[in-house]
Amino acid sequence: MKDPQQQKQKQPQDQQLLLRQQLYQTIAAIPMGKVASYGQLAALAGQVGAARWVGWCLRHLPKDSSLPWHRVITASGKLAFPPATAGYVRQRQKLEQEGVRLHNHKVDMQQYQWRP
DNA sequence: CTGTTGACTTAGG
DNA sequence: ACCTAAGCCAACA
Repeated sequence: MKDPQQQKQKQPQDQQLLLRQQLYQTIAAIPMGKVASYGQLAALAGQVGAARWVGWCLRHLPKDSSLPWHRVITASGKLAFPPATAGYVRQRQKLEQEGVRLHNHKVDMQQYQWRP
């Protein structure tokens, strides 16, 4: 017996949830002292070109999440937050705590970018 | 269903 | 090096 309605109802939600989980897993895999770009993580999670989606996920991340969100920066080596904002300060502090130094609001990607 | 939004990216000027 | 425009994707009104 075929129940198309049942089968196509449960698919999409599970798929989206799985994609988020995979993204979180990828972010959690970033080693300490290294950073990754949004687009890079999107590609590793199987969503090429979905850099903005990664940003959306991080923005909607639980406050008490243990994910190393601070290791996620833009492809140009700058933090996604504008300088002089709370988020910027928090992220910069966590990065420097791990040994990632910022030079004039930028990170040396050639040195710190994570290469799996 | 169409339009907007955003912790992005790339290509030109 | 900085700014702009267009492309990109998922979520939301």
